[in-house]
Amino acid sequence: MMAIAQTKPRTRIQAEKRKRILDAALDIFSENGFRGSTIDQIAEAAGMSKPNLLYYFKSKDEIHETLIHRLLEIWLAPLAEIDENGEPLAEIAGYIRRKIEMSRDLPRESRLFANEMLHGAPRTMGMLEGELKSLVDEKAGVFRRWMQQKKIAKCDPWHLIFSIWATTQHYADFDVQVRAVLGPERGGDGRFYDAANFLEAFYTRALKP
Amino acid sequence: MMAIAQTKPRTRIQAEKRKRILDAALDIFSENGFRGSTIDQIAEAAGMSKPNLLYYFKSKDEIHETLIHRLLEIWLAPLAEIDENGEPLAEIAGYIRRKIEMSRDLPRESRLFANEMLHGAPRTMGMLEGELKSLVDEKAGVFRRWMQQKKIAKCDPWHLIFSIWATTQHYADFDVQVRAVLGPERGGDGRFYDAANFLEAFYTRALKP
DNA sequence: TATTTTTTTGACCATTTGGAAAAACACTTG
DNA sequence: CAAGTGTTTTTCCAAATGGTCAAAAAAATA
Repeated sequence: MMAIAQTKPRTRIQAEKRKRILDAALDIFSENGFRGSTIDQIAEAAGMSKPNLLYYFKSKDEIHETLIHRLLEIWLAPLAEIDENGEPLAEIAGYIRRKIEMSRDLPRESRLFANEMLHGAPRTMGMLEGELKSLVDEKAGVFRRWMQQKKIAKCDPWHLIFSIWATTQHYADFDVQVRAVLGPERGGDGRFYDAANFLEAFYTRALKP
Repeated sequence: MMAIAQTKPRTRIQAEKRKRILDAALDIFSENGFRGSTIDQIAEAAGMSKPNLLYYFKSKDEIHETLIHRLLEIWLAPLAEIDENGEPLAEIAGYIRRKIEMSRDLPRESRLFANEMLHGAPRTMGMLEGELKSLVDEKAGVFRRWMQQKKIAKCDPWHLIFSIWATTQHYADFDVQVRAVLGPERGGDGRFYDAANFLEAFYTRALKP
């Protein structure tokens, strides 16, 4: 009788429908931005009526919030995997590869994140200054020690990380531009493969001690 | 008696007000996206009433379109300046510097552009596949010849250009994230200077023949 | 100063949109 | 089957928003 809202799903139908809604919302939000998306669009994409959707999430904001929260976990994972005891250049190449794969396989998530940052991260600020900063500081420390041990060339570790984020996410966030510039032949599915090759070679050259 | 709309400004007042409107609109659009911005917001930021604003631009779309058109010219300029007869590494370093300066001095323009790309470039497609692609192809040719002449290291010229776009624009588009991660001390005004230094050194190392 | 042209305002409107309420329906379980 | 619980639909609403229009006010011009 009462709305379900943000409580944990209790029934099979709740789990299913909430999932379908979130998936549809990811489509719509990542394509049109938060204000550019309507509940009706999301509901239609999820194959249900608006009031029905609002039975599972009590507001547009709540859908978005849920999406953003999940996103942040996905976002942090690849960086966390960098292993101080691994071979430095291989660790960095692996990180780049994982990030390019994310651009290829999760472009909607990437764009949702980009949108959030672009508009000042109103719902993400806390986490940026908290978990994200901590993790980046930690990994920057790893890079710095690698540099001191002459395992990789010396440079600013924070900006190094920024550059990896930027170059890899570019292929999801600016996908239209990339495809337009590469043209029909080179802009096909192979573009991620080409990008990964370019970036791996490029970073290897730049960071070789 | 008639609305002014897209005709060229005829009076002093028209030139002034249109300018004020475009400046305000750049603020609002770059911060909230197209659908996230209202004519009222823009009008208020421009210090006039909504109907008054609509006397100078006949619709929200027209303001946006005007802004986007100007943007594209600004956007192409720095790349066009790369000179095939210059010293390759210095030319590339100069391009990076100009792009970083744009992120520092024209962040609103950068974000407006990013927003447009993120949402599929509905109003820019033609120009991406036309002018932009042509210019990039041309400069990719320059890079390729430099590589053949062993003046810079061999790599994919298109992806090289993408990487420069990505790394430099990142400091405008993801400004919140950059500042949050760098923290209060390192995230101050010096961040663009640090970024420029990092990128210049990085690209020089990677491209040194 | 009188007249014409440009600019500004105030009132208004149609549509879209986020969301509420309650009745109708479906499913499970005693 | 009856009764409760969970789900869906129908109807509705208030606020926000893009945009219009005619009249008033200001400028420019004769």
